[in-house]
Amino acid sequence: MTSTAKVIKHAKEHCAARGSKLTEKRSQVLKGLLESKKALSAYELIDYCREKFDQQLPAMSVYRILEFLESENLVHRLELAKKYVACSHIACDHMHETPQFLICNSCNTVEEISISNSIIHSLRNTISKAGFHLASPQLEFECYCEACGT
Amino acid sequence: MTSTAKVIKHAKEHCAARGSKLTEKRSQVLKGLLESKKALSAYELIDYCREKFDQQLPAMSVYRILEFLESENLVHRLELAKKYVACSHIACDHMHETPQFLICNSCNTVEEISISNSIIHSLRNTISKAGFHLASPQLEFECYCEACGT
DNA sequence: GTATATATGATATGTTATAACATTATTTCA
DNA sequence: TGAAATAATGTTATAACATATCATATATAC
Repeated sequence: MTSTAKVIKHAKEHCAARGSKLTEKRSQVLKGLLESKKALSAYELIDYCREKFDQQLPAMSVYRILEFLESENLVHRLELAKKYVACSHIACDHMHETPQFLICNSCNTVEEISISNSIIHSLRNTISKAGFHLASPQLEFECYCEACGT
Repeated sequence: MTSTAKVIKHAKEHCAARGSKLTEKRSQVLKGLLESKKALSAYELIDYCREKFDQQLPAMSVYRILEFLESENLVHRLELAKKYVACSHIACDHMHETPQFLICNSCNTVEEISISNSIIHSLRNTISKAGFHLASPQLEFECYCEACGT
């Protein structure tokens, strides 16, 4: 059983436990994200499903499916890159913290990291001094990865 | 002389000193950003110029003008919100640090803040441990302002 | 096995952004 | 001054990301 297949199986159980279903198309979209190992846009996922599964998904469906996968915590939406990534903890059983993302500007590789509480805390303090508060604890940083350099 | 007019005058001198020109249309776009006191999209600026100056600017021109204003450090482009704001330091003479932005998700009010070096430094460290480095020192945070609450 | 709910399809349109090429305005300097 | 060069703006087309609305198909409950 491939690693992707294992994750899909796990995700299916996860959904079942929550009373929802990982349908064929939903799992195809999820596979696209798992196998690409980088952030993909909705339209890139359409291409993926067409090429890989000979399945012509309308944009609307892909957006709905992504919304579903996000609501199940299987996928994260990257606001900054306008792309989507599989949660790197799907296969873990432990509940994971709010993720932070490093997104390579050049190749869209995404690294899901965890920033120490003390940094997050100081950041929150600074922000609240200005009269604002973070909309989401999920932070995203535009970066370059090692391979892409500057 | 209104506060906006003062800033425009200052911006004009700033451009002159650098060998560029703040033309009529460029200053209209800048005025839009100064007067709205919040982040505006290129298309919102088109509307602003149409209503305020009875000037029908094509999208392409506005994008070019924004690019120009950004190259003169008069305007910042917010990647996250896909909007633009006037630099809050146009009128200052001092060189300012790299800005960080707090953007209200609801009303698009923008606060330009400065995050302490120690926080930035720890953040950079965390990021570089993951094999990435920040594409730009300009950080943007999706927030809610006091008025908008959650 | 019909009713209900869930999932997906189809069509249209909105929003942000850029490419490529054309035209107009301004500056330069022989 | 006036032709050449440069800078600014206009025009058109199109790409990429996203959502609203209404229609249809599929699964599930009772």
